Amino acid sequence: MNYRSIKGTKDILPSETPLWQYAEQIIRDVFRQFNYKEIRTPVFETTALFARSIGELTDIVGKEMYTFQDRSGDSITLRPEGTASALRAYIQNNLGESLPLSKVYYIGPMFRQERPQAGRLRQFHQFGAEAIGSPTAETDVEIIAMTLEIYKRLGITNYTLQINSVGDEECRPRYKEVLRNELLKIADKLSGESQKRIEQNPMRVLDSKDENDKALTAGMPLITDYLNDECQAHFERVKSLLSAYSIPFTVNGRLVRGLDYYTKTAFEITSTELGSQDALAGGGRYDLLVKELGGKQTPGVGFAAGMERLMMILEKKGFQPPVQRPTVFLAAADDKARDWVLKTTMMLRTKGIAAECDLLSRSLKSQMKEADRQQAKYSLVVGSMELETGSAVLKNLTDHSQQQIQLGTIEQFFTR
RNA sequence: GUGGCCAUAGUUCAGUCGGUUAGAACGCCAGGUUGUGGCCCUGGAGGUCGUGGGUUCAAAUCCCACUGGUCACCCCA
Repeated sequence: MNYRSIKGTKDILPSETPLWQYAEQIIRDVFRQFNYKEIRTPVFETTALFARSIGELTDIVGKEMYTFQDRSGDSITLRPEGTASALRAYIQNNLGESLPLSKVYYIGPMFRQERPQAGRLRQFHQFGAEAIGSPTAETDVEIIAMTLEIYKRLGITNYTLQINSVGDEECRPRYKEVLRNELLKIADKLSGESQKRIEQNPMRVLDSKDENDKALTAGMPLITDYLNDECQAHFERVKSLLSAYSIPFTVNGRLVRGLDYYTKTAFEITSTELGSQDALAGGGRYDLLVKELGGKQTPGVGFAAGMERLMMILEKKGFQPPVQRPTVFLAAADDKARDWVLKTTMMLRTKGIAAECDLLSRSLKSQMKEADRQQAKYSLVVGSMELETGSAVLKNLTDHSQQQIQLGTIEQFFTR
Protein backbone atom coordinates (compact mmCIF):
# COMPACT_ATOMS: atom_id res chain seq x y z
CA MET A 1 0.00 0.00 0.00
CA ASN A 2 1.38 3.31 -1.08
CA TYR A 3 0.02 6.57 0.18
CA ARG A 4 -0.01 9.61 -2.03
CA SER A 5 -1.10 13.17 -1.47
CA ILE A 6 -4.68 13.80 -2.58
CA LYS A 7 -5.08 14.60 -6.28
CA GLY A 8 -4.47 18.28 -6.86
CA THR A 9 -2.55 18.79 -3.62
CA LYS A 10 1.18 19.24 -3.37
CA ASP A 11 3.93 18.99 -0.79
CA ILE A 12 6.04 22.09 -0.54
CA LEU A 13 9.43 20.48 0.04
CA PRO A 14 12.45 21.71 2.03
CA SER A 15 14.12 22.62 -1.25
CA GLU A 16 11.19 24.88 -2.12
CA THR A 17 10.29 26.50 1.19
CA PRO A 18 13.11 29.08 1.08
CA LEU A 19 11.52 30.66 -2.00
CA TRP A 20 8.10 30.62 -0.36
CA GLN A 21 9.43 32.16 2.81
CA TYR A 22 11.29 34.82 0.89
CA ALA A 23 8.15 35.81 -1.03
CA GLU A 24 6.02 35.68 2.10
CA GLN A 25 8.42 37.97 3.87
CA ILE A 26 8.19 40.59 1.13
CA ILE A 27 4.41 40.26 1.02
CA ARG A 28 4.20 40.82 4.78
CA ASP A 29 6.62 43.74 4.56
CA VAL A 30 4.42 45.48 1.99
CA PHE A 31 1.26 44.84 4.00
CA ARG A 32 2.93 46.26 7.09
CA GLN A 33 4.11 49.35 5.25
CA PHE A 34 0.58 49.94 3.96
CA ASN A 35 -0.62 49.35 7.54
CA TYR A 36 -2.69 46.23 6.93
CA LYS A 37 -2.77 43.84 9.89
CA GLU A 38 -2.98 40.09 9.62
CA ILE A 39 -6.20 38.25 10.36
CA ARG A 40 -6.26 34.47 10.73
CA THR A 41 -9.60 32.76 10.33
CA PRO A 42 -10.48 29.05 10.35
CA VAL A 43 -10.03 27.21 7.05
CA PHE A 44 -13.60 25.93 7.24
CA GLU A 45 -16.87 27.73 7.76
CA THR A 46 -20.54 26.96 7.58
CA THR A 47 -21.45 26.32 3.95
CA ALA A 48 -24.10 29.04 3.86
CA LEU A 49 -21.47 31.76 4.41
CA PHE A 50 -19.85 31.03 1.07
CA ALA A 51 -23.08 30.37 -0.76
CA ARG A 52 -24.50 33.70 0.41
CA SER A 53 -21.40 35.79 -0.31
CA ILE A 54 -19.87 34.29 -3.43
CA GLY A 55 -23.26 33.60 -4.99
CA GLU A 56 -25.33 30.43 -5.40
CA LEU A 57 -25.04 30.57 -9.18
CA THR A 58 -21.28 30.95 -9.44
CA ASP A 59 -19.09 28.06 -10.56
CA ILE A 60 -17.25 28.16 -7.26
CA VAL A 61 -20.35 27.52 -5.18
CA GLY A 62 -22.13 25.43 -7.76
CA LYS A 63 -19.46 22.84 -8.49
CA GLU A 64 -16.10 23.52 -6.88
CA MET A 65 -16.53 23.63 -3.12
CA TYR A 66 -15.34 20.95 -0.72
CA THR A 67 -18.56 20.61 1.24
CA PHE A 68 -19.31 17.85 3.73
CA GLN A 69 -21.41 17.08 6.76
CA ASP A 70 -19.61 16.86 10.06
CA ARG A 71 -20.58 14.29 12.67
CA SER A 72 -23.36 16.43 14.01
CA GLY A 73 -24.87 16.86 10.57
CA ASP A 74 -23.86 20.48 9.98
CA SER A 75 -22.83 21.44 6.47
CA ILE A 76 -19.21 22.54 6.48
CA THR A 77 -17.14 23.92 3.59
CA LEU A 78 -13.39 24.30 3.20
CA ARG A 79 -12.90 27.94 2.29
CA PRO A 80 -12.61 28.51 -1.47
CA GLU A 81 -11.50 32.13 -0.98
CA GLY A 82 -10.66 34.51 1.83
CA THR A 83 -13.01 37.46 1.72
CA ALA A 84 -16.11 35.75 3.11
CA SER A 85 -14.27 34.54 6.21
CA ALA A 86 -12.60 37.90 6.80
CA LEU A 87 -15.92 39.69 6.63
CA ARG A 88 -17.61 37.11 8.83
CA ALA A 89 -14.90 37.70 11.43
CA TYR A 90 -15.25 41.47 11.01
CA ILE A 91 -18.96 41.27 11.69
CA GLN A 92 -18.82 38.67 14.45
CA ASN A 93 -16.18 40.56 16.42
CA ASN A 94 -17.68 43.99 15.84
CA LEU A 95 -14.42 45.29 14.41
CA GLY A 96 -16.33 48.16 12.83
CA GLU A 97 -17.36 49.50 16.24
CA SER A 98 -13.87 50.34 17.40
CA LEU A 99 -12.39 51.52 14.12
CA PRO A 100 -14.00 53.30 11.19
CA LEU A 101 -11.73 51.53 8.73
CA SER A 102 -10.39 47.99 9.21
CA LYS A 103 -7.39 47.11 7.06
CA VAL A 104 -6.63 43.39 7.25
CA TYR A 105 -4.66 40.84 5.27
CA TYR A 106 -4.49 37.07 5.16
CA ILE A 107 -2.25 34.43 3.68
CA GLY A 108 -3.08 30.76 3.65
CA PRO A 109 -4.57 27.72 1.92
CA MET A 110 -7.81 27.74 -0.09
CA PHE A 111 -9.68 24.76 -1.52
CA ARG A 112 -11.53 24.22 -4.78
CA GLN A 113 -12.28 20.89 -6.41
CA GLU A 114 -11.33 21.68 -9.98
CA ARG A 115 -9.39 19.62 -12.49
CA PRO A 116 -5.70 20.24 -11.66
CA GLN A 117 -3.65 22.06 -14.25
CA ALA A 118 -0.64 24.33 -14.51
CA GLY A 119 -1.23 27.02 -11.92
CA ARG A 120 -4.38 25.37 -10.62
CA LEU A 121 -4.45 23.11 -7.59
CA ARG A 122 -7.19 21.82 -5.33
CA GLN A 123 -5.40 23.11 -2.28
CA PHE A 124 -3.67 26.33 -3.23
CA HIS A 125 -2.51 29.38 -1.37
CA GLN A 126 -3.69 32.95 -1.56
CA PHE A 127 -2.65 36.17 0.02
CA GLY A 128 -5.05 39.05 0.02
CA ALA A 129 -6.24 42.13 1.84
CA GLU A 130 -9.51 43.83 2.70
CA ALA A 131 -10.16 47.49 3.53
CA ILE A 132 -13.53 47.41 5.26
CA GLY A 133 -15.36 50.65 5.99
CA SER A 134 -14.28 53.00 3.23
CA PRO A 135 -16.37 53.93 0.20
CA THR A 136 -13.70 56.08 -1.44
CA ALA A 137 -11.93 55.56 -4.73
CA GLU A 138 -8.71 56.36 -2.87
CA THR A 139 -9.13 53.08 -1.03
CA ASP A 140 -9.63 51.12 -4.25
CA VAL A 141 -6.43 52.59 -5.58
CA GLU A 142 -4.53 51.88 -2.38
CA ILE A 143 -5.50 48.22 -2.71
CA ILE A 144 -4.42 48.11 -6.35
CA ALA A 145 -1.18 49.99 -5.70
CA MET A 146 -0.35 47.68 -2.80
CA THR A 147 -0.91 44.60 -4.94
CA LEU A 148 1.37 45.95 -7.64
CA GLU A 149 4.00 46.97 -5.11
CA ILE A 150 4.34 43.34 -4.04
CA TYR A 151 5.03 42.23 -7.60
CA LYS A 152 7.36 45.12 -8.16
CA ARG A 153 9.44 44.22 -5.10
CA LEU A 154 9.69 40.64 -6.29
CA GLY A 155 11.04 41.82 -9.61
CA ILE A 156 7.94 40.89 -11.58
CA THR A 157 7.21 43.37 -14.34
CA ASN A 158 5.49 41.35 -17.02
CA TYR A 159 1.90 41.93 -16.01
CA THR A 160 -1.20 43.80 -17.13
CA LEU A 161 -3.71 45.59 -14.94
CA GLN A 162 -7.25 45.58 -16.24
CA ILE A 163 -10.00 47.49 -14.52
CA ASN A 164 -13.73 47.86 -14.94
CA SER A 165 -16.73 49.08 -13.04
CA VAL A 166 -19.55 46.60 -12.62
CA GLY A 167 -21.99 49.24 -11.31
CA ASP A 168 -24.14 49.03 -8.22
CA GLU A 169 -27.58 47.74 -7.21
CA GLU A 170 -29.21 50.66 -8.96
CA CYS A 171 -27.57 50.79 -12.37
CA ARG A 172 -26.46 47.19 -12.87
CA PRO A 173 -29.98 45.68 -13.05
CA ARG A 174 -30.90 48.27 -15.65
CA TYR A 175 -27.89 47.38 -17.74
CA LYS A 176 -28.43 43.65 -17.33
CA GLU A 177 -31.93 44.03 -18.73
CA VAL A 178 -30.67 45.89 -21.77
CA LEU A 179 -27.89 43.36 -22.33
CA ARG A 180 -30.21 40.39 -21.83
CA ASN A 181 -32.55 41.68 -24.52
CA GLU A 182 -29.67 42.14 -26.92
CA LEU A 183 -28.33 38.67 -26.20
CA LEU A 184 -31.72 37.03 -26.64
CA LYS A 185 -31.80 38.28 -30.23
CA ILE A 186 -28.76 36.14 -31.08
CA ALA A 187 -29.17 33.48 -28.42
CA ASP A 188 -29.36 30.54 -30.83
CA LYS A 189 -25.97 31.41 -32.29
CA LEU A 190 -24.12 31.59 -28.98
CA SER A 191 -22.21 28.74 -27.35
CA GLY A 192 -24.18 26.49 -25.04
CA GLU A 193 -22.44 27.83 -21.98
CA SER A 194 -23.26 31.40 -22.94
CA GLN A 195 -26.90 30.58 -23.69
CA LYS A 196 -27.31 29.26 -20.17
CA ARG A 197 -25.92 32.47 -18.77
CA ILE A 198 -28.23 34.89 -20.54
CA GLU A 199 -30.86 34.65 -17.85
CA GLN A 200 -28.79 34.23 -14.72
CA ASN A 201 -25.65 36.20 -15.44
CA PRO A 202 -25.68 37.93 -18.83
CA MET A 203 -22.51 39.93 -18.10
CA ARG A 204 -20.54 36.71 -18.05
CA VAL A 205 -21.48 36.16 -21.70
CA LEU A 206 -19.43 39.21 -22.63
CA ASP A 207 -16.48 37.71 -20.74
CA SER A 208 -16.70 34.47 -22.76
CA LYS A 209 -13.46 33.32 -24.37
CA ASP A 210 -15.30 31.56 -27.16
CA GLU A 211 -14.13 33.26 -30.37
CA ASN A 212 -17.55 33.00 -31.97
CA ASP A 213 -19.22 34.51 -28.90
CA LYS A 214 -16.68 37.31 -28.92
CA ALA A 215 -17.45 38.15 -32.52
CA LEU A 216 -21.20 38.02 -31.98
CA THR A 217 -21.11 40.27 -28.94
CA ALA A 218 -18.50 42.67 -30.29
CA GLY A 219 -20.85 45.60 -30.64
CA MET A 220 -22.95 45.00 -27.55
CA PRO A 221 -23.50 47.78 -24.98
CA LEU A 222 -21.06 47.74 -22.09
CA ILE A 223 -21.75 48.29 -18.39
CA THR A 224 -19.50 51.33 -18.52
CA ASP A 225 -22.02 53.00 -20.83
CA TYR A 226 -24.83 52.47 -18.32
CA LEU A 227 -23.25 53.50 -15.02
CA ASN A 228 -25.27 55.91 -12.93
CA ASP A 229 -23.72 59.23 -11.89
CA GLU A 230 -22.31 57.93 -8.64
CA CYS A 231 -20.67 54.87 -10.14
CA GLN A 232 -19.43 56.87 -13.09
CA ALA A 233 -17.85 59.48 -10.81
CA HIS A 234 -16.25 56.76 -8.69
CA PHE A 235 -14.83 55.03 -11.74
CA GLU A 236 -13.45 58.30 -13.13
CA ARG A 237 -11.81 59.03 -9.79
CA VAL A 238 -10.18 55.59 -9.71
CA LYS A 239 -8.81 56.08 -13.20
CA SER A 240 -7.46 59.54 -12.54
CA LEU A 241 -5.81 58.42 -9.29
CA LEU A 242 -4.17 55.49 -11.03
CA SER A 243 -2.83 57.89 -13.63
CA ALA A 244 -1.69 60.28 -10.93
CA TYR A 245 0.28 57.45 -9.35
CA SER A 246 1.71 56.48 -12.75
CA ILE A 247 0.09 53.05 -12.61
CA PRO A 248 -0.58 51.81 -16.15
CA PHE A 249 -3.95 50.15 -16.71
CA THR A 250 -6.39 49.26 -19.42
CA VAL A 251 -10.15 49.57 -19.09
CA ASN A 252 -11.88 46.34 -20.02
CA GLY A 253 -15.63 46.89 -20.12
CA ARG A 254 -16.16 43.15 -20.38
CA LEU A 255 -14.24 42.19 -17.27
CA VAL A 256 -16.53 40.33 -14.86
CA ARG A 257 -15.21 38.50 -11.87
CA GLY A 258 -16.35 35.03 -10.94
CA LEU A 259 -17.70 36.14 -7.59
CA ASP A 260 -21.07 37.85 -7.45
CA TYR A 261 -20.40 40.26 -4.62
CA TYR A 262 -18.49 42.93 -6.51
CA THR A 263 -19.84 46.44 -7.02
CA LYS A 264 -18.25 49.37 -8.80
CA THR A 265 -14.51 48.68 -9.18
CA ALA A 266 -13.35 45.26 -10.39
CA PHE A 267 -9.79 44.55 -11.42
CA GLU A 268 -7.56 41.73 -12.52
CA ILE A 269 -3.81 41.38 -12.92
CA THR A 270 -2.65 38.88 -15.50
CA SER A 271 0.80 37.75 -16.55
CA THR A 272 2.09 36.49 -19.87
CA GLU A 273 4.63 34.37 -17.97
CA LEU A 274 1.90 31.95 -16.93
CA GLY A 275 0.06 29.31 -18.94
CA SER A 276 -3.64 29.46 -19.65
CA GLN A 277 -4.25 30.15 -15.95
CA ASP A 278 -2.84 33.63 -16.31
CA ALA A 279 -4.54 35.55 -13.49
CA LEU A 280 -2.05 36.58 -10.86
CA ALA A 281 -4.48 38.53 -8.73
CA GLY A 282 -7.96 39.94 -8.78
CA GLY A 283 -10.22 42.00 -6.64
CA GLY A 284 -12.67 44.81 -6.36
CA ARG A 285 -15.20 46.66 -4.29
CA TYR A 286 -18.05 44.95 -2.42
CA ASP A 287 -20.25 47.63 -0.90
CA LEU A 288 -23.25 45.35 -0.27
CA LEU A 289 -21.49 42.30 1.11
CA VAL A 290 -21.17 43.16 4.79
CA LYS A 291 -24.88 43.87 4.98
CA GLU A 292 -25.63 40.75 2.98
CA LEU A 293 -23.81 38.73 5.63
CA GLY A 294 -25.78 40.25 8.45
CA GLY A 295 -23.66 43.26 9.39
CA LYS A 296 -24.40 46.95 9.09
CA GLN A 297 -24.27 48.54 5.67
CA THR A 298 -20.48 48.85 5.26
CA PRO A 299 -18.51 49.45 2.06
CA GLY A 300 -15.32 47.54 1.39
CA VAL A 301 -12.69 46.70 -1.18
CA GLY A 302 -10.08 43.98 -1.41
CA PHE A 303 -7.96 41.69 -3.53
CA ALA A 304 -6.67 38.13 -3.58
CA ALA A 305 -3.60 36.72 -5.28
CA GLY A 306 -2.28 33.23 -5.94
CA MET A 307 0.93 32.13 -4.25
CA GLU A 308 1.63 29.19 -6.54
CA ARG A 309 1.32 31.34 -9.64
CA LEU A 310 3.69 33.82 -8.10
CA MET A 311 6.09 30.97 -7.35
CA MET A 312 5.86 29.77 -10.95
CA ILE A 313 7.05 33.13 -12.21
CA LEU A 314 9.85 33.43 -9.66
CA GLU A 315 11.05 29.93 -10.52
CA LYS A 316 10.85 30.65 -14.22
CA LYS A 317 12.96 33.74 -13.69
CA GLY A 318 15.51 31.55 -11.91
CA PHE A 319 15.24 33.59 -8.77
CA GLN A 320 17.53 32.25 -6.05
CA PRO A 321 16.33 32.93 -2.52
CA PRO A 322 18.80 33.12 0.33
CA VAL A 323 19.30 29.60 1.70
CA GLN A 324 19.37 28.48 5.30
CA ARG A 325 22.97 27.66 6.17
CA PRO A 326 24.83 26.89 9.39
CA THR A 327 27.32 29.44 10.59
CA VAL A 328 29.72 26.77 11.74
CA PHE A 329 30.11 23.03 11.30
CA LEU A 330 32.02 21.31 14.10
CA ALA A 331 33.85 18.20 12.90
CA ALA A 332 35.28 15.53 15.16
CA ALA A 333 38.66 14.24 13.97
CA ASP A 334 38.49 11.18 16.19
CA ASP A 335 36.03 9.45 18.47
CA LYS A 336 37.48 11.04 21.58
CA ALA A 337 36.39 14.46 20.38
CA ARG A 338 32.81 13.54 19.49
CA ASP A 339 31.41 14.26 22.94
CA TRP A 340 33.06 17.68 23.06
CA VAL A 341 31.79 18.48 19.55
CA LEU A 342 28.23 17.51 20.40
CA LYS A 343 28.25 19.43 23.65
CA THR A 344 29.79 22.53 22.08
CA THR A 345 27.40 22.48 19.13
CA MET A 346 24.48 22.42 21.57
CA MET A 347 26.03 25.24 23.59
CA LEU A 348 26.51 27.44 20.51
CA ARG A 349 22.90 26.88 19.47
CA THR A 350 21.62 28.01 22.84
CA LYS A 351 23.66 31.19 22.34
CA GLY A 352 21.81 31.88 19.12
CA ILE A 353 24.44 30.60 16.71
CA ALA A 354 23.43 28.27 13.87
CA ALA A 355 25.77 25.35 14.51
CA GLU A 356 25.81 21.83 13.11
CA CYS A 357 27.77 18.64 13.64
CA ASP A 358 27.73 15.05 12.48
CA LEU A 359 25.13 12.74 14.01
CA LEU A 360 25.98 9.70 11.92
CA SER A 361 29.44 8.85 13.30
CA ARG A 362 30.98 9.57 9.95
CA SER A 363 34.60 9.95 8.94
CA LEU A 364 36.29 13.33 9.05
CA LYS A 365 36.23 13.50 5.27
CA SER A 366 32.49 12.84 5.24
CA GLN A 367 31.95 15.46 7.89
CA MET A 368 33.82 18.02 5.81
CA LYS A 369 31.78 17.09 2.77
CA GLU A 370 28.65 17.56 4.81
CA ALA A 371 29.84 20.98 5.99
CA ASP A 372 30.36 21.93 2.37
CA ARG A 373 27.00 20.56 1.24
CA GLN A 374 25.25 22.50 4.00
CA GLN A 375 27.15 25.60 2.89
CA ALA A 376 28.42 26.20 6.41
CA LYS A 377 30.35 29.44 6.64
CA TYR A 378 33.06 27.96 8.89
CA SER A 379 34.34 24.55 9.87
CA LEU A 380 36.15 23.71 13.06
CA VAL A 381 38.07 20.42 13.26
CA VAL A 382 38.64 19.14 16.76
CA GLY A 383 40.47 15.97 17.84
CA SER A 384 42.25 14.71 20.94
CA MET A 385 45.22 16.92 20.15
CA GLU A 386 43.11 20.08 20.08
CA LEU A 387 41.37 19.10 23.29
CA GLU A 388 44.77 18.83 24.93
CA THR A 389 46.18 22.10 23.63
CA GLY A 390 42.88 23.95 23.89
CA SER A 391 43.14 25.46 20.41
CA ALA A 392 41.98 24.42 16.95
CA VAL A 393 41.89 25.56 13.33
CA LEU A 394 38.80 27.49 12.28
CA LYS A 395 38.42 27.47 8.53
CA ASN A 396 36.45 29.91 6.46
CA LEU A 397 34.87 27.66 3.84
CA THR A 398 34.13 30.53 1.48
CA ASP A 399 37.57 32.11 1.14
CA HIS A 400 39.48 29.06 2.47
CA SER A 401 41.37 31.12 5.03
CA GLN A 402 42.29 29.49 8.33
CA GLN A 403 43.04 30.73 11.79
CA GLN A 404 43.95 29.23 15.11
CA ILE A 405 41.37 29.92 17.83
CA GLN A 406 41.09 29.11 21.52
CA LEU A 407 38.39 26.53 22.13
CA GLY A 408 37.32 28.38 25.26
CA THR A 409 36.54 31.54 23.28
CA ILE A 410 34.69 29.97 20.36
CA GLU A 411 31.36 31.46 21.36
CA GLN A 412 32.73 35.01 21.37
CA PHE A 413 34.08 34.56 17.87
CA PHE A 414 30.58 34.12 16.47
CA THR A 415 28.63 36.48 18.69
CA ARG A 416 30.74 39.58 18.39
C1' G B 1 -16.86 17.57 -15.77
C1' U B 2 -14.67 16.82 -21.35
C1' G B 3 -10.36 15.96 -24.45
C1' G B 4 -4.81 15.35 -26.01
C1' C B 5 -0.11 13.58 -24.31
C1' C B 6 2.70 10.85 -20.68
C1' A B 7 4.18 6.95 -16.69
C1' U B 8 11.67 2.97 -16.68
C1' A B 9 16.89 4.04 -10.23
C1' G B 10 16.28 9.58 -5.44
C1' U B 11 16.13 13.13 -10.09
C1' U B 12 16.35 14.00 -15.53
C1' C B 13 16.17 10.61 -19.26
C1' A B 14 18.09 6.40 -23.01
C1' G B 15 16.27 1.47 -24.05
C1' U B 16 16.71 -0.82 -31.72
C1' C B 17 12.20 -5.01 -35.27
C1' G B 18 9.07 -7.81 -28.79
C1' G B 19 14.61 -11.69 -27.40
C1' U B 20 18.52 -13.65 -22.65
C1' U B 21 22.16 -10.39 -16.30
C1' A B 22 17.31 -2.94 -18.02
C1' G B 23 21.59 1.49 -19.02
C1' A B 24 23.61 6.80 -18.69
C1' A B 25 24.17 11.42 -16.32
C1' C B 26 23.48 13.87 -11.88
C1' G B 27 22.59 12.75 -6.81
C1' C B 28 23.71 9.24 -2.63
C1' C B 29 27.52 5.95 0.13
C1' A B 30 32.80 4.46 0.76
C1' G B 31 37.82 5.01 -0.53
C1' G B 32 42.19 7.72 -3.04
C1' U B 33 48.71 5.32 2.14
C1' U B 34 47.00 6.17 8.83
C1' G B 35 43.64 14.51 10.69
C1' U B 36 40.48 18.93 6.41
C1' G B 37 35.24 20.25 1.93
C1' G B 38 34.30 22.08 -3.35
C1' C B 39 37.56 19.70 -8.74
C1' C B 40 39.37 14.93 -10.27
C1' C B 41 39.93 9.38 -9.98
C1' U B 42 38.27 4.36 -8.25
C1' G B 43 34.61 1.33 -6.25
C1' G B 44 29.56 0.55 -4.30
C1' A B 45 24.35 0.72 -3.15
C1' G B 46 19.82 1.68 -5.53
C1' G B 47 14.64 -0.36 -10.36
C1' U B 48 8.77 -6.30 -8.84
C1' C B 49 9.96 -0.84 -15.84
C1' G B 50 2.63 3.09 -12.22
C1' U B 51 -1.27 -1.08 -11.06
C1' G B 52 -4.19 -5.13 -12.98
C1' G B 53 -5.41 -8.06 -17.03
C1' G B 54 -4.62 -9.80 -22.22
C1' U B 55 -1.65 -11.35 -26.87
C1' U B 56 3.00 -14.25 -27.43
C1' C B 57 7.65 -19.57 -26.92
C1' A B 58 9.17 -14.61 -25.03
C1' A B 59 6.57 -7.96 -23.01
C1' A B 60 9.83 -2.06 -20.25
C1' U B 61 8.45 -2.65 -25.60
C1' C B 62 2.00 -4.64 -28.56
C1' C B 63 -3.54 -4.34 -26.79
C1' C B 64 -7.34 -3.13 -22.88
C1' A B 65 -8.81 -1.21 -18.20
C1' C B 66 -7.66 1.44 -13.88
C1' U B 67 -4.72 4.95 -11.13
C1' G B 68 -1.68 9.07 -11.23
C1' G B 69 0.75 13.13 -13.71
C1' U B 70 0.66 16.89 -17.37
C1' C B 71 -1.44 20.33 -20.89
C1' A B 72 -5.80 22.46 -22.96
C1' C B 73 -11.24 23.42 -22.60
C1' C B 74 -14.03 25.32 -18.58
C1' C B 75 -13.20 28.40 -14.52
C1' C B 76 -10.10 31.41 -11.79
C1' A B 77 -5.70 32.87 -7.76
